[in-house]
Amino acid sequence: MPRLNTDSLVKDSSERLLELESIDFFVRLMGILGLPRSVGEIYGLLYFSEIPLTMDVIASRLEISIGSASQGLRTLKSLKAIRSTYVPGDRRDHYSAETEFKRLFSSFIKDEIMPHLESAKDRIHRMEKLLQQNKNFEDFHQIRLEKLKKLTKTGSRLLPALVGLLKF
Amino acid sequence: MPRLNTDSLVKDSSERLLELESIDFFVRLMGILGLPRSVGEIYGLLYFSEIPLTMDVIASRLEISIGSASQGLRTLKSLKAIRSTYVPGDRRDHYSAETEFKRLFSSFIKDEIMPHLESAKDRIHRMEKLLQQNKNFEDFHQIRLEKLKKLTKTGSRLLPALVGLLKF
DNA sequence: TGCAAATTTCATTTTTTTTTGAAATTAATG
DNA sequence: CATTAATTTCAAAAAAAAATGAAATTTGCA
Repeated sequence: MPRLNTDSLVKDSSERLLELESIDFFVRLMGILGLPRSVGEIYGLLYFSEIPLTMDVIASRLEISIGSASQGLRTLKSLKAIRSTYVPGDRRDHYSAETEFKRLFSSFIKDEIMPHLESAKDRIHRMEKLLQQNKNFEDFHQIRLEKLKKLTKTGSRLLPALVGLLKF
Repeated sequence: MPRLNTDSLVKDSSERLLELESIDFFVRLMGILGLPRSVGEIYGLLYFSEIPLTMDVIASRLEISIGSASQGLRTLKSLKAIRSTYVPGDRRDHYSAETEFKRLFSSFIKDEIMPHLESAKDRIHRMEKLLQQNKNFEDFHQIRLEKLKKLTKTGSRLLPALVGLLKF
């Protein structure tokens, strides 16, 4: 939890409070998605920032290391949750939050969930082979495997469709 | 006195392979849900077991401690992912997998996600108050807060509805 | 091109999470 | 009841995940 720094002393306190609530909000949200605290902190900070922020500003405002900041920004970029803006006369990258949550969830599902479903398909193939080439198996095994199959199939259909339903 | 586990020595190797694939499958699935490896192992073992298993058998088959087994079974019970069956003449509990995945996901959403959405509501209330009682805020802040509101509202409607769509 | 600022990398440290296993508790049975 | 098996609890250990920060690399520009 970031302590106050000089910056925030200058900043109006209720704006600071809003920022802290935002950070906390997204730390928890990213937590549900299994993403580290620093990722939530960065996104939460950017979400209520009117101007794009540079990595060094982000790191010092949140009091996290530049390594964490770099890694967190990378993650957020890959999720398309932030965007970097060109600012003339400054060679640093300036980041701002992509507020279309739909995009964030969509990338998350594509990058973090779908690969698992893909490998599950392979696994189920292997399991089917085992069942075919061996006479020892009962209906029991067949039925359970069918259920696994249905689960992965439903998953691979439902999750991408879900994204379509979102309209944030 | 833990009973000798002759079972797995006797067991046909392709049945064992199936079991291992199942365990691996559920370790990964539970991993996505943020649940510890032991929980996935236990469920994966039970999923392809024709007979209900006792805690000591589970622990020795998986080579995990009884503490882990106890804790993992507790988690699975609370998710309604397993069920314990009465077996006459044996005072131990016998556990079997609840194969209705729908129930598992439903409990997961209810227990792990919805509480977060509830607390998000409170947070948004606090944020609205901040915005109301302070004239410094721009439309910018108002708009962002609206988006957060929509996000949590959509979440609290969509997630429970989602469970209804499942028919595993 | 050469320099310095910005960024990334990654070995190490810190923090968090999970597992272990022995002690405490609970529950069944003779 | 008293005994003992079954289960839970929880402090400590182990493992896994995340953060740090200095060195290496990349990048823009003079």
